[in-house]
Amino acid sequence: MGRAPCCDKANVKRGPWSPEEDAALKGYVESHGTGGNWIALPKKAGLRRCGKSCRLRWLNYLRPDIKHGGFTEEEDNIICNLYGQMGSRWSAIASKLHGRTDNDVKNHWNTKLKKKMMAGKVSLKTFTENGTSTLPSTSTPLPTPQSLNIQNSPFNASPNQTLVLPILEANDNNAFTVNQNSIISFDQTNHHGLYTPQIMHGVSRTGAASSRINNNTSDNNSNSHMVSLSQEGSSSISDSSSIAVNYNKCVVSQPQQQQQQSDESMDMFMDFGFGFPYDFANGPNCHYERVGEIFAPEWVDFSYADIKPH
DNA sequence: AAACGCATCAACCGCATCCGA
DNA sequence: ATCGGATGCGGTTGATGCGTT
Repeated sequence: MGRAPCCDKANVKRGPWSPEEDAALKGYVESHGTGGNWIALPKKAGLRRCGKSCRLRWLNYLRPDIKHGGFTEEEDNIICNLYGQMGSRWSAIASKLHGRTDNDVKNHWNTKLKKKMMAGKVSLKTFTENGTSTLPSTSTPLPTPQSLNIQNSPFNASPNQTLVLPILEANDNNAFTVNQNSIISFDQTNHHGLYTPQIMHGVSRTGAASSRINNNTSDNNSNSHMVSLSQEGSSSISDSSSIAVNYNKCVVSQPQQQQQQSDESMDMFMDFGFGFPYDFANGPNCHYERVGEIFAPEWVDFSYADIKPH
């Protein structure tokens, strides 16, 4: 037995709202409020509509200060930035934009921004290049990240070497964590086929250290990488939400305790939240730069990688 | 002018979460 | 602590309009 319907579907009107219905709902809510009960509201307002439909109509169209269409570039950037940080939490994103509804933001993303992003016309920035973060700081001190030494050229891959990347990751509380085993997204701003990595979501392997850090510290700031996604040849990309990457071509040394884990697969699973999948099964080359006490990926070369839809 | 395809967006659906009894 | 109704939310659908052929 299924869930009881929220209203008698046989006796409620569906489909587009007429101006008369809009006026009735608007007039009732403006003079009486919602009464904290949308289910009972349509009857009181003289409407043959489901309460959920009334709520949606009010929230998305009739309530005051609603803006429709005509998203500004600034709004586009805010949406893209927040999407990069929190994914498809449309109501949370809409709450940061005055007069915009979750439905509007969602539609705008799905019809315009996603395509703009794919075409490389919009950037995702979770951190600015000068190190300031768009996220609030925490007072938790920054633990010393694990030092890494690059022993060989990044292109002299050794299958016995394990990639360990201390990477900043924002959590739900807008605090940061150092995740020792995560990789991020990529930027194609400067080089064809070369991507600047930036951690968005990562999957920690067994035993991965994770600590909260203070994003105001200088080391942390210097670890901040711009995230932007610019993908040429997007015709080979279709909808999905994850990426598999094999990093066994990357060359970075590791501390002893991490060596013991090195028989584990180096495949990492990344959720970019952009809704399209890349299968980098062949593995990228990557280059690291020293940033304070840690090495961070500077760019990753996917130019030869096998990119295909799932 | 008609047919077709695509883009847009309002509205719906069902699940998750909240909250009061 | 549990249950059930109300609400919130994100994914999806379908009507409509517009551009192209």
